[in-house]
This record gives sequence, C-alpha cells and structure tokens, in this order.
Amino acid sequence: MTKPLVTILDDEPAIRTILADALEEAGFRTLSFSRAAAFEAALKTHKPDVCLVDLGLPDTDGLTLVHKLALEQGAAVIIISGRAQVQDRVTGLELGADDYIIKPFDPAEVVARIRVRLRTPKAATQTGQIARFNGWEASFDSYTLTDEAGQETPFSHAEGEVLRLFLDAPKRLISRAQMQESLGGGAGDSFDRAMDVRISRLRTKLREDPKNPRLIKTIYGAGYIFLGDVQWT
Amino acid sequence: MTKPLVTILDDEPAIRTILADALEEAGFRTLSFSRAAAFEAALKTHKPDVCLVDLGLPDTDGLTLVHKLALEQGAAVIIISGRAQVQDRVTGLELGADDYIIKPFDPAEVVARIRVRLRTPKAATQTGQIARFNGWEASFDSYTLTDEAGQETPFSHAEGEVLRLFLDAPKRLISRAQMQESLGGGAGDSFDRAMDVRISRLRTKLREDPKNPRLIKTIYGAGYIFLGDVQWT
DNA sequence: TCCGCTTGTTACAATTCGTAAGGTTTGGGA
DNA sequence: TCCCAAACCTTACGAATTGTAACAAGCGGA
Repeated sequence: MTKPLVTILDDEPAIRTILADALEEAGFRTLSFSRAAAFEAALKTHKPDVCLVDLGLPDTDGLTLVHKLALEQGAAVIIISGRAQVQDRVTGLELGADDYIIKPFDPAEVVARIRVRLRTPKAATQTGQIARFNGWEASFDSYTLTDEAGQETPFSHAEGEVLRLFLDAPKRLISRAQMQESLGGGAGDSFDRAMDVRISRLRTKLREDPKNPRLIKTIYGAGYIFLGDVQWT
Repeated sequence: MTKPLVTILDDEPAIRTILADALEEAGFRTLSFSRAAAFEAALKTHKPDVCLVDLGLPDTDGLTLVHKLALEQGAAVIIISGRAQVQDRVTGLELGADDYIIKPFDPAEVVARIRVRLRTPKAATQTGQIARFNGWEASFDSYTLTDEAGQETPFSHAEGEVLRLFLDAPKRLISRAQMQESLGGGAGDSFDRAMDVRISRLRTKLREDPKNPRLIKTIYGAGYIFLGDVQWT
C-alpha cells in the first residue's frame, strides 16, 4: 500500500511521541530523531516523503539543515518551531521550507498540512522506492525482488508489508507485538500463525537457508532481526 | 519572465489594499475582488498563479469556492481567514487549499508563503493530450494507442478513463475505491467486476503478459499501480 | 432494419493469504 | 544427558479477491 514516510526531528520526547502517534494513526510511517546528526545519518539509508524539523536543536543550526534538506532531498520540509516571530517564519520559508507550523500545534493540523504537501507533485509519495541490501534489490513500485544475477521474483502485498518493516529498521529487534501492530492484524494466537507464514514465504523468496538464515533471524521468545545492510534510493 | 499574477478575494477594502500594496511591492501583479461572482467572472479571462481567498464572503460559501478552484488545478489556493479553529483549518486544507493563513496576518508572511507556492508549480496536466510511456503513445485527441512500430490501436472512452487515471498518477497505488469514484461508478459488487473488465481490456490493448504484467500491476487487496514512465506533451 | 462497436453482466478460472494441523527447534529443568 | 513444553516453521486447504471469456443490452450509422 506504500504508506508515505514522515521523519520527525525534535529534541523533546513528548512532542515526538505526540506527533508519531498522530501520524501513524493517520496512516503514515514515521521515523523519529532527537538529534540532527542521527537524522542526517538516517537520510543515507532512507528516503522520506516529508520531513518535520524543529528549529532550535542543540547540535545544529536548524535553518542550515532546512536549507540543505530543501536543496538535496526530494522531500517536502515542514518547520515546527516555537519561535513565533514573523521574521523567523519568513526566513524559514525563504530558505526552502514548504510550511511553517508554530508551537503549540494541534496534531490534526499537522496531519492536514502534511497531506497537502503529499498532494503536490514535489513530494507526492516518492516514486522509485528501491531498497538495496546484500545483493538484493527490492522495488516497492513494481513489487519485485531482484537478485545479483538480475533475476526477478515478485512479492505480494502482505509480504511487502513485512519486508518494508524490516527494511525500515535493519539490525534492530522487532518484537512480534510490534509487528502485529504495524501490520494491522488483530491480536490473538491465530494472527500469530499468519505472521509466521508471511515471514516463511518471504524467506523462501529471499532464498534463505532454513537451517542458517542470513537475513531474517529469529530470536526465540523475542522477535526477529533483519541483518541486511539497507540503502534506500 | 512575466511577473506572477496573484488574485485577492476579500470583502474588506482595507485588507485588499494592504495585500495589494505588499504584493506589488514584492514584484507580483495583483487583481482584487470583493465578491466571488466578480472573481469567478475574471477567471474566464485571467489565469492567476496564486489565489488568495477569504472565507466568510457575503455572496458565496468560501469553502465550496476553494474546492472548485483546487479542482480546476491551475493555481495554488491560499485561504486567508479570521476563523481560527483548528477544525476550520483542517477542512480548508482538506478541500484543496494549499495553505491557510489566519487573520490578523503580517503581509511579509503572506508574501513568503506565496513565494513558496510559486517555487513548486502545480502540475498542469490537463493541457497535454498526448502521453508517451515505455514505447507507447496515447493520444486523447484521437483515442488511439500507438506502439513503437507505429501500429495504432483505438481505445474506447471507458478504457480512456482508466488509462488517464493511470497516466496522471504513475507509479502510485490507486485503490479500487479511488478508481470507482473517479470513474463515477456506483459502488457495489457488480461495478467491481465492470472495472476489472475495463482494466483487462486495457491490458490486452497494451499487450500485457497476463502472467507478468509490466505496466498495470495488481496489488491484491489494495488496488493497482501503473509502472510506465509517463511524459505528457 | 441490420450491422458493428461499446460496455456492463455473468460465470467460472486463477491468485492471494489467513487458518488449521502437524512437524521441528529451542532452552530450561530433572 | 535426556525430556518436555513452549515457540516457531511449513505444508495444505479454503474463503475472499481478482482475471477473463462469453453473452447481452444499448447505441449510432449505413
């Protein structure tokens, strides 16, 4: 279904939580950061559709960051700031921001303004979403996996949901509970089995050795870890 | 390079003056109106780049006007309103406005926000009547598809509706619901089949391999994705 | 009126994906 | 070490979704 990806950059944990909850509720995928350094590192591997940026971060000048983002990324940039002076807003917008929201904000308005940005072609859900990892190439446009030899294997919507979850959080433990939530399945033992099957099918397409999986590793009693070196382009 | 044209629609003369002065100072051409009727009449002869619209006009429902403007797609629409409720803003943005500025406003910010809109021009898709994609050429003048060898295949109105929908949103998921809405079909299981058939016929004309479609891809449970690299001329 | 084209409808084939059932692995305890 | 229960994997099956061929209704032109 290709949900749009929105990044949140703010040093206040409470604000990150509020935004992330509201955005996921509204049907977006989110990635949260408290520091510009971590955010910029993540941009090397992810390609967001919209970036929410707080000015006044401790480890960088927000405006410089905004300017850089606007120039380099295809993403729309929305500033969320406590600085309410008109002059701040004008320079923020001039430096390349697509919108400027003042704290305190209402999450519903943030969602609405993000949707507006996604409507216009600039950030309209980035096409050509391709992730590369360990010789594989996964295209979420054509729903195909391509191996090093160029051989294509289509993957289904359900498999894609799982794959995307992994590709968005490589080398991190993903608990079954998290997975259930992201995949929108009702809780219960029966959906547990359904997830197993999804993962099993995905493993088959990735040609994993059942005895010795290299990419999707099971952590008994805890969840899964995806071990690929992921790069989104 | 001519100056961008901005229209101002507000029933308070003082506001019109302030805005017009600030905008012309900033290098825009402006047209001011106090009534929606006059504004809509002017649209027949002028093609503004940005429209500033006040809600709460005496002779029309502002939101309806905004919606109509947004659909006709030429210009960016910015609402300027005294109604400060979050809900007002959200519905305004949802109905198609590109920005929402609350009175009282600072003219400098209005100018900045207009400039942002001009930076990312809206797609002017409706002018092009010929689309090229992956060796094909689709003409909506003559309702024909032409392949690389120059061989023509006519397509019908119903097929054209589907094709246009795809060509306007390439590489994006189009849900069945969206499609039904755009194609004006009543909901219901029977129309669902009708849509399948339309798409099936279009696929035949595009010589898609049923086992492995390259252009119109089905996402089970979600909708369709058109994978061509589209260029309108 | 007849003919051909378009388009919706019906019926059935094909695909996807959750569910059930049985097998395998894991890790702790005897 | 062996045993066992819980956790996890895989296969097969069936309900839901989607594809397509065949038919019928509607329309316009000769």
